[in-house]
Amino acid sequence: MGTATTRTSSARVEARRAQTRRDILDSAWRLAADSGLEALSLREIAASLSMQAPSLYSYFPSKAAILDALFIDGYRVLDDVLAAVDEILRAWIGFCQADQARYRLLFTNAVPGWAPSTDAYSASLANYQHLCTQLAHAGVTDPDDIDLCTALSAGLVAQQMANDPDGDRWARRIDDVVDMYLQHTASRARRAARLRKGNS
Amino acid sequence: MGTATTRTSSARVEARRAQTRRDILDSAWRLAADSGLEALSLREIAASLSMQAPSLYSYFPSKAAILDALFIDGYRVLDDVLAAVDEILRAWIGFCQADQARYRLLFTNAVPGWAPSTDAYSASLANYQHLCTQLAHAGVTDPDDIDLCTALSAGLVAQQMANDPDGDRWARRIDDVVDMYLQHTASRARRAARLRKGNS
DNA sequence: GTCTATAGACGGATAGAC
DNA sequence: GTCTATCCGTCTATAGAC
Repeated sequence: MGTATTRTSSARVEARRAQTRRDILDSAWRLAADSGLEALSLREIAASLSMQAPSLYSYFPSKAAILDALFIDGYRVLDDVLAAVDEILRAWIGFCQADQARYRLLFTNAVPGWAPSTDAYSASLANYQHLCTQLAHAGVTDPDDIDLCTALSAGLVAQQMANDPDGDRWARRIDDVVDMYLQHTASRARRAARLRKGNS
Repeated sequence: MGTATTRTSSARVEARRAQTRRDILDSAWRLAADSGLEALSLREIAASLSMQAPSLYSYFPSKAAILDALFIDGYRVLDDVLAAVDEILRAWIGFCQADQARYRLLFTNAVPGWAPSTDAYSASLANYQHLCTQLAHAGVTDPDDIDLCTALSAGLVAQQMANDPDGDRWARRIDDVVDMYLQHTASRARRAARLRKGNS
């Protein structure tokens, strides 16, 4: 029937439109990364796709709408990354709070005259490796940044366990801390990239 | 002598020029804080001083020169603040590393069955108050931000003492951590200010 | 030193032909 | 849908009168 044909055709057209919208956003991300967000102009976006600026208005009603779409894009990725790192920290603090004795054995030098054997210590190293893998997924690979993460985690846990063992005075700030940490590592990575670019 | 008069006069003129330059920069800071750095325009700066835009060219050769002067301004303040907070953290880690036993007594629950008396504990509270005062000088007053600071410090010290007691693997990252921390608290403060403004 | 007037570039957005 | 042509705004910066 004609109706069916029309429906199929409009679905195809719709998919094509969606793809072009995606292309516009991808180009915009690339241009913003290259030349800065301020330099992002409709003419530039259009040119990078071999289009003319007014044609973009077939896909987005305004430049603000494009920026809105980019904004939503960005938060989708951020949410994923934050969830992953948050999860580790939250799980860790929960683990510590669940059993004070266990916490003290594993993470503080609480037993006089005792230190873990090489074998025992390797268990904690495996845990450390696991953390490194998770951090790599969040884009953190610099050894200095990993040290910073362990310090941050250790600090949160220590303060929580020492001053508010059954509450959440520090634990409730995990989101905030992860946000701070990732923002910092990302800006360090950007600085490093700029230096590499400048020296080449 | 005429020479002396001329010299005095030109010194006075020079002082007047310097003051106007200062006024321009102060107005620029205020406008940038109010309306955003991107919205900073020569017309706006001039208007805020009841001048016309071209007159600014008598004091600065270009807009870039004004931004340069602001940049230098900003770093002078930043350096002062960083030095103050850095100093505390650095001194604290040095204090801990100087005497392992003292560190363990003061900052870890290292002695089984013992906890400080109320009197003894008040000594540590005084130290905490001192930290709060110093943080206030750096613009940090939010209780949550203070908790974050103690967690950061405790984490750095704990990692340093546990894993590299005689080295500086974590201590050498103090600058970086203070930078991260102050940037984070400042951006939280900005967000809060924006909310207050939006709701009023 | 300060002004008016304006050059010259670039931005977003719209009209209308095809 | 895509184009050309164009409007209108804002910006930095300069020329030249006073």
